[in-house]
Amino acid sequence: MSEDVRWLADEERVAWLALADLITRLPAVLDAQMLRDSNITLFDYFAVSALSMSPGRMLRMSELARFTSSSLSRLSNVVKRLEQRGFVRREPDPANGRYTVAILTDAGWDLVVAAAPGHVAAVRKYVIDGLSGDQITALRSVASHVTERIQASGDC
Amino acid sequence: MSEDVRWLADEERVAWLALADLITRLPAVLDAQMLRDSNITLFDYFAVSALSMSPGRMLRMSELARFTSSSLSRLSNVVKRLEQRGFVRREPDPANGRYTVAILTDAGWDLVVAAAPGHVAAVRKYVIDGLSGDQITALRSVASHVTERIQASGDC
DNA sequence: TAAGATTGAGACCTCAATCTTC
DNA sequence: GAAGATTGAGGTCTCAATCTTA
Repeated sequence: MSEDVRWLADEERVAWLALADLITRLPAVLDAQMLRDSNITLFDYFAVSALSMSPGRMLRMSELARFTSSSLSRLSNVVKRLEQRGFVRREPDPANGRYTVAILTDAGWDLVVAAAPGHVAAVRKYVIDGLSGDQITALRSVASHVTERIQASGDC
Repeated sequence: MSEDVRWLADEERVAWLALADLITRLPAVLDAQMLRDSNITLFDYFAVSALSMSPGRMLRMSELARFTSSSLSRLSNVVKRLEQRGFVRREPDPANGRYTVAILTDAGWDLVVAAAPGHVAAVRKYVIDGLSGDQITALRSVASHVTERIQASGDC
């Protein structure tokens, strides 16, 4: 409870408030689009999309958890629901029974193919198409710096 | 289901992936810090913080919902819990009985005062202190553009 | 009737505890 | 024992329905 807090300077505070607004609203609108148009959450989409781009359209649960920056517990619940809906199936890894492999079904592939255009359009609409080339470069740089600092902190 | 989708170019895709990673992980680490150190969620903090900066340390529920970019339904649940814990109280607006005014209590004020330094330190650690002055300027610009496009879309 | 606010049901997430395989 | 994965309980969010006041 020390008094020597380094408060944010004006430019810093304005930038942070803008980012705080972004991180509360951007996920909400992208999630709403996905839910409305494809009846899956944005997180579901990230998961099946990651599977669709993997060799054999499959990943170990623990790998998929890293790709989606989620806990194994959350992912397990999500994949269970996706499996109940026929988009994914799970099998023990033949190479090592401790692992579970999540495999995208044909229906899951069709889901990704159907959902991708709307998702990309939303990303363009809310983010990309409003930015100059320089701003896109700056965005990549800033976002990477932030995620690297989160990574480095170990507070994953 | 038209085929004329404008997919993302390489630079655009990389920038978007970095931002997607940020919006999934930054809220998580900031929320974890607040929960660990002050036993409230990040959203709770945004709410009591907004009250603390308002004239009379009070706001109508509908105004507080706009400040926090939340639904009135969510806010109602959050404020109910904050009220049960003694940080906020609610009264009908004397000027117009349709409104409910959320008022920060002394305990709520103390909560904000105690929680603020840790929150600012986390924002510095994960975001601000890793960026140059130019990057902070670019961040403000990019984030503002995105939130303005969300606002303009009406898909709040 | 409409705006502001609340409530209830169902889905989801988090955390801790548990199970399984190596 | 340790890593990967799942489960159960408790808390939270969303959506729709409801209540209240103007």
